[in-house]
Amino acid sequence: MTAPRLIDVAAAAGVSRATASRVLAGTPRNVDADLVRRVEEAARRLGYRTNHSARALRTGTTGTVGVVVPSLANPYFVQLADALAQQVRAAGGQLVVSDAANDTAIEAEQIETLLGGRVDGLLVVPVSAGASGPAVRAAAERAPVVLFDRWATGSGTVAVTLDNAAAMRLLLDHLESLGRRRIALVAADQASSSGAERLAAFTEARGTDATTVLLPSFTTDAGRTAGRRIAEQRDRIDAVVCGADVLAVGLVSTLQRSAVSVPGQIAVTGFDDTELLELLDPPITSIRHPLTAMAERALTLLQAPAGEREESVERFAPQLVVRASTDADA
Amino acid sequence: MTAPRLIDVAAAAGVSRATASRVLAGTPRNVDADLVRRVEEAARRLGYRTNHSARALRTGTTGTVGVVVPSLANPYFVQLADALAQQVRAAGGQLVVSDAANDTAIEAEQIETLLGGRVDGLLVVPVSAGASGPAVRAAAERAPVVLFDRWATGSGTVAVTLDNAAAMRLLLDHLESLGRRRIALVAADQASSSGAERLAAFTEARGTDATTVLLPSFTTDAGRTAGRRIAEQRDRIDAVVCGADVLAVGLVSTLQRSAVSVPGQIAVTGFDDTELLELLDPPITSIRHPLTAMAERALTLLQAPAGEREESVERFAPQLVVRASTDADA
DNA sequence: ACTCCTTGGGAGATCGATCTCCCACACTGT
DNA sequence: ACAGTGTGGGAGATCGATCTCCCAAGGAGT
Repeated sequence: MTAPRLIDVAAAAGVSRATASRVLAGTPRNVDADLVRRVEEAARRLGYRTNHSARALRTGTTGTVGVVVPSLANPYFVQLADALAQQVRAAGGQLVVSDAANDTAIEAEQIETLLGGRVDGLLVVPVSAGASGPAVRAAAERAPVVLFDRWATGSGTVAVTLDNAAAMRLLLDHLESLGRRRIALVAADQASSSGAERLAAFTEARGTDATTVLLPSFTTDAGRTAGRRIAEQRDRIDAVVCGADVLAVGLVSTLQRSAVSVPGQIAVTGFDDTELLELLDPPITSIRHPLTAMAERALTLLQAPAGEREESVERFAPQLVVRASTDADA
Repeated sequence: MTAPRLIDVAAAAGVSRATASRVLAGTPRNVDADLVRRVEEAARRLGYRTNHSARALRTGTTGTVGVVVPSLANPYFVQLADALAQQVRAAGGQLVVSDAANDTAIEAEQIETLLGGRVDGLLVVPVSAGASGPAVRAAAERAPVVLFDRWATGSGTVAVTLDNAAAMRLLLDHLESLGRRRIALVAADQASSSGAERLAAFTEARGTDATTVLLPSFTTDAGRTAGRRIAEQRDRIDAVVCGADVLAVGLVSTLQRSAVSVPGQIAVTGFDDTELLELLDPPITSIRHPLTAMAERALTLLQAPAGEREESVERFAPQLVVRASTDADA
């Protein structure tokens, strides 16, 4: 009943532990083809699986990468985690996903837990641009850490993010090219770097007079609240840029309930290009993140020498995905 | 730069490794209060964190529970994983979530990976009632495994699930009490135990003549396909029971696009009570799973002696959540 | 035929924390 | 004062796999 160990496999194959290890761990070393076969045969017959803790202890490496996301309730982060998982798996590793429940205290706790020798490196999508910094810095001093999708000040490490300013310009240019002039912003979570950047880019482009509705959190419920406020001002607005898809979905459904036609009276855009957008009629224009390329880059940085991870921000180019919520003919 | 080890802490505190271990691992053993303080002081000062691999190797336990879900793209499974995570964390452990991408081959691979000494026990929400069996059985022979939310034949272990038949009856009774008589079923994924049970319960209650639309997968896209078919038959149907929320959401939005009023002409119900349901107008009636109680039970079983995990199915009582998609006054 | 390589393979050390003894000391009771 | 009892604390073994030597055998070159 007790699990077979390497020494059992070695005995069954009539070789030493060292040889069995060389075969099974794939150490780059010539081993006689016949012995290789005997060891593999024995391992299979006994149902041997290498003990992960023992290997990790000896090699000092776990083959696991961790990622802490603000909340899996937001489908964007599920999508993000999925992109990372694919890249990690392609490299022969495993990804462990932790949820910070949008709380920097829980986030710090999750980081601590993962760092207890469970992961080789850690990716963090920081909850807050300010408050997440210290925990990330502490982590970065003990293990490779790379920020993903958002940055945090004082983190002491590099961040791989979207170029939010460029994304906002894409959206605004698109709306303006369709003749929309009275554009409002619905955004949330100014504490996050992405929320702040999107707001800043909007304000820079449209001036401080433009209508902005700021909400406490990235939830569809917040989106509905915004929808009510926008509906009240329907005569002074002909387009709404939302800082997140979840907001856009709540907003559109509320606007429609208030008999505001989308895009007829008000065009609406999302941000993040999640599946949610396809739910509604009309489907919603959004910004697609190059998640695969970002994931690849983040993992490369994670394995790079610490010197290449100095505090800085790398920005990836966004892509506009036009759907019927802005352009009925699209 | 190299991480401090227990022996460093012991030296700094002027005690032996054994004593330092007793203090930091909290072994139930009397240690002089003054020494306790000195050890804790030293650990804090050095920034000591116990090496997880070493502890796991020595104790044979990792404090980690794994769960393999069919797909995190379905928000129900995110919710389910979250309920488990809370219970696990409350018990001082950690939950690792793996996504099987709705593929039994990937599922088997994920199970194998997690079982390589990374987890003390494994929860599986099997992709398929038939095809997932062998991989689960193999796992259950090596470590504690409990099925969750769905069962699989030949799994060799216990399953903690919802009483799907009772849930279906709740929905049908509710619809019938509102005067709906021509009730259709929209379901997907008959390969899963929950899909099969829901279909069976529906057929048993409504007979084989009732309209049923079977779809290949639990996705909102499939829900839209169903919506088109139901819309064509709008005159012969006054209610639709969906086998999953994601289906219901796609269905409702398509019905509305086809100018079918909900619940006016057709009442619609979901299944799983995810947040998605709140997105639309009207919000959708659904079935709530007692996830907390189920999670608690599953974790208890995971820690029970193997004898208590013989192949069987435990069913938990569902709860009907009435919303406006069936009863406009609700 | 002899030395020099090359290459396969084994013995033992090692990773870091915990557990199992076992010892030393203090205290009690006679 | 001495055996008996209990309690804090240390030395060394141990978990399982890998890594570092180092040795043996066989082939090549002179």
